[in-house]
Amino acid sequence: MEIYFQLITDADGVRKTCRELAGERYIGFDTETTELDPYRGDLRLVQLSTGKSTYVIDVKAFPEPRANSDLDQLRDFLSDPSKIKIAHNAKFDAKWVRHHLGAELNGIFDTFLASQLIAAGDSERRHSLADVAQFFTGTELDKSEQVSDWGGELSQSQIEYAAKDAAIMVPLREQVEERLRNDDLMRAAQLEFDCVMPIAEMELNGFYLDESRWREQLDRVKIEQERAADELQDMLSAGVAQATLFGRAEINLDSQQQVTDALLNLGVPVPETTRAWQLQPLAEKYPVVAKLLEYRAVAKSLSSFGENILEFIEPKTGRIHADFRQIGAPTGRFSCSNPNLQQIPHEQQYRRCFRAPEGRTLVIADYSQIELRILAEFSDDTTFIKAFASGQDFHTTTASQVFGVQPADVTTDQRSFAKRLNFGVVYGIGASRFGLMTGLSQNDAENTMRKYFGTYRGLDSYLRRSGSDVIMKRIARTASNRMLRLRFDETDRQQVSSARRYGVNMPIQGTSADILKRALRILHDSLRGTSGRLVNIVHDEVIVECDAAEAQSVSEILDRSMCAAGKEYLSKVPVNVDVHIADEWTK
DNA sequence: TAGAATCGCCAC
DNA sequence: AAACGTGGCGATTCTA
Repeated sequence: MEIYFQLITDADGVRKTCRELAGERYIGFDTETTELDPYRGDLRLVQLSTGKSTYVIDVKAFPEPRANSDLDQLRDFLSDPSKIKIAHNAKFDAKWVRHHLGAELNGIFDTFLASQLIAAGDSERRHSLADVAQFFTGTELDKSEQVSDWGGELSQSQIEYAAKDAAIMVPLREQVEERLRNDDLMRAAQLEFDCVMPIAEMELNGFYLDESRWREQLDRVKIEQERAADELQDMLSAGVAQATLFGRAEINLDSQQQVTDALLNLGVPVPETTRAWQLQPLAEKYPVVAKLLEYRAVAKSLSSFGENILEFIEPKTGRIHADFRQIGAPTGRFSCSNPNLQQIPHEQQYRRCFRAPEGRTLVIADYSQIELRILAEFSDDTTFIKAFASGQDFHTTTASQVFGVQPADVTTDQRSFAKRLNFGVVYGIGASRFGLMTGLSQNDAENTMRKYFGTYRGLDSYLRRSGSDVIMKRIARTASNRMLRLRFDETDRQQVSSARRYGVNMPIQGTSADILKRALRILHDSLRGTSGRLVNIVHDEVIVECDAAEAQSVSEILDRSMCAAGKEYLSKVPVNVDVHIADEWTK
């Protein structure tokens, strides 16, 4: 493909570029940077393309780009939502442009996110620009310059490569959008595109972690770990000590194999796996098993939540800038890595290390029972909906309805059964699993579940209908119409039932993700002009950091934004958000 | 021996 | 495949 491009190095060039682009609605957009992390390197090139003409702006030619007025028109162009910037993984470019040019990126069409939506959970499909271009337009892309040095003198081939990447976005968008329309995915796509900037901002903001608090916590766990390891070592080697005649035989406590052997030597009837849930029942009878579980817990804390996380603190900001994948799961949920801020242990001693720096505070908001409310909405079950409308404790209300007693007379056990069923039903729990986790016999478990579904007849029929629907159509969709294609062999009963549970769960989990994503966009717009900064999200929880003096108004903004998003998707059930202000990340 | 696969466990 | 869904991650174990 021959393309026309020019290198822009002065104010005149920027003006000319913006004038040329003024009449266009869709513009291919890409950046080249010297590093992958915007805090580590420089933004070198900004490429904009009509498809026919491509403008390669050499940012290095503009001293102090953030403050350089020669780039004002470029900033205006980038933040203009009516000019659609087509980019592949726009979050990346948005971060660089935000940090190095001071421009918000609005009006995004992201071929990376679109490709994932269209793939609908097909894990075989890849989503690099080269793969996506190949898949949708059949063009081969040479990405060999991608990793070249963008810091020094640029070669003609580098500039041409940069131009090409922006130019191909224009025809690519046409193909991708056609597929989005065919699959009825435009609403989901818009939802995703609108969420890119909030997430880019969040990653730039980072989450403050108090290093000394974390180290103190670490030291405490280290001592516990050593003690537990020592005691466990003693107990395990008791069975083999006489055989070796050399006191204690050292066992690798982290090796399932060695631990299993040692347990067998001690006469412990080891189950098929040594996972906690299997070992738990044995803990009471065998102290060594209890000790093993204790050791595992602290060892896990030390390895997963130890020193390593401190290495993620960016020296320039003193904060953790994790990577959020917007479509981390095929359901639409986010995933997070480097580090995963969505799996920090719930215990106070860990959470309290994530706090607001001096003068700032955290506003923490989470949707109350959002997945169950979605299920209530989908099922249209009047009794289930009524349980929410009452405004009382949901599990207690459920228990009172299922067991036919007054809410005040609900026993602890009854509430616990109701709670576990409420959660389990979202995942498609069966009687055997329910019995296992409640300690109920198979028979009692079945009876309790019968009672539950007898009370919520609408819920029962929705789940059955939804299940047979996904098996028949092999497709599941969320409220935004996000799509998942189910792949299973219909002659394999286990595959079918697995696909059924997956397909029934996906619209619930995925609609929850839809609502969160919508909330993030509304929040992003509502927080403009305030000191509020998004710092973390955990599926149904949103954490904003703001000036302490502004906490009250920011908490109201957060509440309003999240409720508004919920109401866009749920009409029969009230949406409730719990908001609180705290200096630390605590419940 | 490096990378893949597996186990086990943290979050929602 | 714990007959309960989604992820990431660390340590061990397997494999080319």
